[in-house]
Amino acid sequence: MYPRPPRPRTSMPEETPLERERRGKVARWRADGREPYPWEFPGRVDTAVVRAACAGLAPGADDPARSFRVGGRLRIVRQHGRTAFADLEDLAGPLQLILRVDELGESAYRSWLADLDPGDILGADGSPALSRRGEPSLLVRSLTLLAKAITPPPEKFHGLQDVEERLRRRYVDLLSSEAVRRRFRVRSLLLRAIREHFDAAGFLEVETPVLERVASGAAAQPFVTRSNYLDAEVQLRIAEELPLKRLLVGGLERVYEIGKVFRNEDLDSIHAPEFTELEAYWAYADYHDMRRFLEGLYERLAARTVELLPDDPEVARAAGRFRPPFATLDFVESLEARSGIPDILGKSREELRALARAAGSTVPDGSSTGTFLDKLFEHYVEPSIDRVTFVVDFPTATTPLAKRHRAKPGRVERFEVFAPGMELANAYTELTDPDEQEERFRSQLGERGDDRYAYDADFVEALRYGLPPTTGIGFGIDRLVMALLGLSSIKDAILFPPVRER
RNA sequence: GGGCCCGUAGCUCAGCCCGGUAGAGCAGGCGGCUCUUAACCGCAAGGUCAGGGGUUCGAAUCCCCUCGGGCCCGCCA
Repeated sequence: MYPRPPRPRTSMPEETPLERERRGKVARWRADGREPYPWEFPGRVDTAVVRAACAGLAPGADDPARSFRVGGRLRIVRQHGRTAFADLEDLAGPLQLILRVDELGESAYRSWLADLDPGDILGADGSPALSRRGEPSLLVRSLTLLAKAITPPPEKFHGLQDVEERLRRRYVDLLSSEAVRRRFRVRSLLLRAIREHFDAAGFLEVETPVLERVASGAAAQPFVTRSNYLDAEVQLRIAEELPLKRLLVGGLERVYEIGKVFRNEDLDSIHAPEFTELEAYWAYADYHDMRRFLEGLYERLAARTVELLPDDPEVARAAGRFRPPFATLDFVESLEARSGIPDILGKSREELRALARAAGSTVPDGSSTGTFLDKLFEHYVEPSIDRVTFVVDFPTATTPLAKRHRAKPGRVERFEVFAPGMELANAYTELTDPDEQEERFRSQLGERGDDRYAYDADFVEALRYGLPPTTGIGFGIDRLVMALLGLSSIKDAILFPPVRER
């Protein structure tokens, strides 16, 4: 039932001549009693400290009274006989090292230049100096090899261009591209800003199980595995919704979770089989409150993004979309207006199926009413969305976990946020009536062949204890990062996107 | 799942249409140069042309299949 997985690759690729050359250097190093992979390098400062210390020096001058130790990756060596320039790079940026026979001594100078290669991790001690051309530098007094690179880094100017290699070996992509390092650093800092926003509003960050007996809370194919403890099949979660709402029944009032969810479907530019989802549930509030809260978050993230990447016009354009005021579209009104179809809510499932077919949808005949409505919206309205837009008040059939609209019959209180080309967030006033919840689950199941949402009897039972009026939201962090940075592929927002065995 | 495109040295790329001994730059090796910024100059070396099959006197090049990747479409709240 569960075939043994293929073993990960354990054999190394054959050694290249370049690698043989570098191994020879390691061997020489060891033969001299020196350690090419030492244990520590205390007292290091980052390169920005040295660059700052160069301020005020005259071109060609150095300051022997001050001394610094730096460490990082060696990128390029420019040799000029008895002087050489080496570019060292750490997370703070690049720093030029000046190596001189006069400082290092003839034999040390020669042997260092013979043994160093681009890609090596190198430590250096020396004094701040400005080159004659005015480049902030470290005039080196001594060097320490911190890790010999056996495999050479990609070409110094073009870096790693092959998209496949960049994804398979993200570490090479990172080490050869400052822009890639910066992008993932920004993702991390944006995630921190999101946490700050929720924390400041009194939300509690919680964790709920990834392994569930039946994955629920959304419509998606689950990944299936096995638990020895339960002696049963388990599924990886496809949403966080139902466990989080149980926590509000338990009185936690405001909770959020940031974690991976798993949907066993194809990878494309806006879908990944495992992605980072944030879901938040807020008791004693409705979807209007949630919209205001989300707008505040967007405004904060837009500002933070531009602050982190001030010189990128593409980022400025993308992040600029997340400043209020935001557009609003009523689901039913906009669909009726764009399609010319009257009385959408009055249509039967069969009529909607025919309309969806006419609009080019190929979903199965047995799909639910909600699916056909989604397809119609996707066809008639979505392509025209050219800014961050709140689509509001969906037909009840599209959304089994949302509360019916207090004023619009046939609708639920729900909004989805769309950016051009993708859906960004989904929120609603939560359905809290246990009997209605049970009825909605059953009517979904009642539609022929539709198993979009697993019936979760335990969840209905939880609602019977009483869930306060509540609003909830879910959004994918990866897509939000894409939208804020103007990335066109979700793989550019994920450090290690899935790749097939080669 | 369907269509189109791509895979040549460690890296970045020519060569493919129109079949005739596999090229360059970077990196690495050897030599030169005490202020360069992708340093520069000289010399030598480096290849399973993704893999397999076919056509041909001869295939990186033309044809078929497979693998991997990209884009678009379909599927996927």
